[in-house]
Amino acid sequence: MSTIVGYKLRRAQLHVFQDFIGTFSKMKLRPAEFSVLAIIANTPGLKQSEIAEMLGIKRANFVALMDGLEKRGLAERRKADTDRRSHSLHLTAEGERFVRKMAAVWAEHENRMIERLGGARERDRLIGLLDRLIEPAGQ
Amino acid sequence: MSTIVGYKLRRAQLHVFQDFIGTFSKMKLRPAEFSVLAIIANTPGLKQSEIAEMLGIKRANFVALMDGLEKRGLAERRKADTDRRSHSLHLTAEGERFVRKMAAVWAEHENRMIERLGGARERDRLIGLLDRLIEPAGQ
DNA sequence: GAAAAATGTTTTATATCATAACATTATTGC
DNA sequence: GCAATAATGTTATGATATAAAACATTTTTC
Repeated sequence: MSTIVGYKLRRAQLHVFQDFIGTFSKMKLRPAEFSVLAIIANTPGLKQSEIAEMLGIKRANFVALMDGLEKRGLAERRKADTDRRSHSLHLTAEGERFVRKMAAVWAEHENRMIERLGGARERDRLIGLLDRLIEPAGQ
Repeated sequence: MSTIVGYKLRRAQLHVFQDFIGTFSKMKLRPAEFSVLAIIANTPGLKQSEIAEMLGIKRANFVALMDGLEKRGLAERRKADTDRRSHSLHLTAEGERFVRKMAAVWAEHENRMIERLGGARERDRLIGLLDRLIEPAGQ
């Protein structure tokens, strides 16, 4: 029905997000917060606007999200001394522990998705096809 | 990055929807409205709540959407005499013409997506994989 | 016929997303 | 060096999407 590719994409995405949200409800973590923590853990020191742009979040809307992570003691803003306008983002010690737990819980979710797809090969094929749709704006 | 399957799905879906929205901006038609018109055209006479449920729209939110289509003279509510609580939905004559135009414009969009994917075979493979993710709630 | 359920509707709350304006700091052009 | 411009984070605001609760009307159930 409907836009076929577009419609199926939307339905599948909603299903997967629903599973994701359910999986992380116990950790009180939403998808956007998950992504931000994952990026900070992977490449600490990035500026707010850099991370916001990576994720397609407007920097205005990033402020409240980061406020939340800071208030929970998971991440922190540090004044970058090379550019005192910007804040470089880092995990706290508690944030590091949280991210390790997060990765374990995430694997749970991802394995469920792979199982639904029928295996890792199918997952890879799906990722490949999705990349072709995204491609115009880079990987 | 991020949830891999979930994150890529979301990005791809946003890209495709962006193209869809751009394609239909000239017709002042949003994805949800498109889907509703497509369903009414395909199976006229369904009740509001039936169509709403098909599309995963809460029937409360369906009201304003249908109001808009009615105000534009594209679709109409008819009192079903078998059940006078419900409204069965139909296209107007203008709605029929509009849907024909809509289908042509949609093909434009869909062909662009198929081209990005690398052909109809890849499109079919993608649909097949997405169906596996949706499966739990039926096709 | 009374109790319960279905249907459409209104109202309200919440979350998401985009835009504009602003203060502070860096950069650029002269 | 200084003025104009741009970048960064922030606040405020509006638009849109989504969900939930309450209600009137009608149908179904027992």
